[in-house]
Amino acid sequence: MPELPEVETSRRGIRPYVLGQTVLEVVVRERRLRWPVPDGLEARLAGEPIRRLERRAKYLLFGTDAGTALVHLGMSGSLRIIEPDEPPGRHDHVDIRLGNGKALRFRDPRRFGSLLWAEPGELHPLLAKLGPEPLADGFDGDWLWQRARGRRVAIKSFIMNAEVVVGVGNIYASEALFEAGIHPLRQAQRVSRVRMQRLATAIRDVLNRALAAGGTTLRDFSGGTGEPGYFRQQLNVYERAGRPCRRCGKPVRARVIGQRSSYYCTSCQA
DNA sequence: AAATATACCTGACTGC
DNA sequence: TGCAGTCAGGTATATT
Repeated sequence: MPELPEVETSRRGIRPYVLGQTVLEVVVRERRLRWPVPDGLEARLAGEPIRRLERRAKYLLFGTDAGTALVHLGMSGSLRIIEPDEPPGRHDHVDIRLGNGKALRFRDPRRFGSLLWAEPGELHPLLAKLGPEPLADGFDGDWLWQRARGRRVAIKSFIMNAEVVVGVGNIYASEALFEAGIHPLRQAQRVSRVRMQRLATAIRDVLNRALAAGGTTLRDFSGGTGEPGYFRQQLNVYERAGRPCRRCGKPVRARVIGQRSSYYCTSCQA
């Protein structure tokens, strides 16, 4: 499922085909995504050169002079560069035909993704309250520690909260906590400053390593030109319930925290 | 204010 | 083999 490394991998994969290209046509076959695709988006985007392709949290931002198209992949979404005559499958909801003869195709079987629009100079409401990028300046253990004052939520739920830090989804939350040696159920306010620093470092390290591997392919993720991500082989706890901890050998434990499946080692994480 | 539940959706899997 | 039921997951929003 697309978390930050997968979204960034998609961005890097499609960037050479998309940047600077003029949008010839936008075809929306299914408007019922997480939110309805706004009426008129096709007309706004058509004819515009794509001047920027950026990522904020797990949103991809296609910047034009007429405004910005926002794409979120939800949990089953993917973007691919295709030949425009490739017949669309059942879940291929949007095609963006480009001046170079290619097309960008958005597929999303579960339709938790979205395609939205922001006017020039407008910060889309969905981006307004987002916390810092974990791989940029402004994110560190002190930030986490400050934000955790008075918070009794499980530390795992806390770092998955996009107002605290963006891009940390279910897989990397478990992995980062394992790496930092912190029990996922520990109350956020009870994680010491020093351990928050370890956690911030672990989050950055895990995301960077996943990025280097092209993301994690659990089921069907691919990075824009079709190749899967290889980080799955490096997962220490995620989806490894009952199998030996790679560090101490004790069976990895699974349980639900905040309605999300969670994995950890009871002896390496306290 | 914080914590928890709910909604959206369908492919993949489980159990009968 | 088929079918019904369950689960997964990102995240905004409603409810407690």
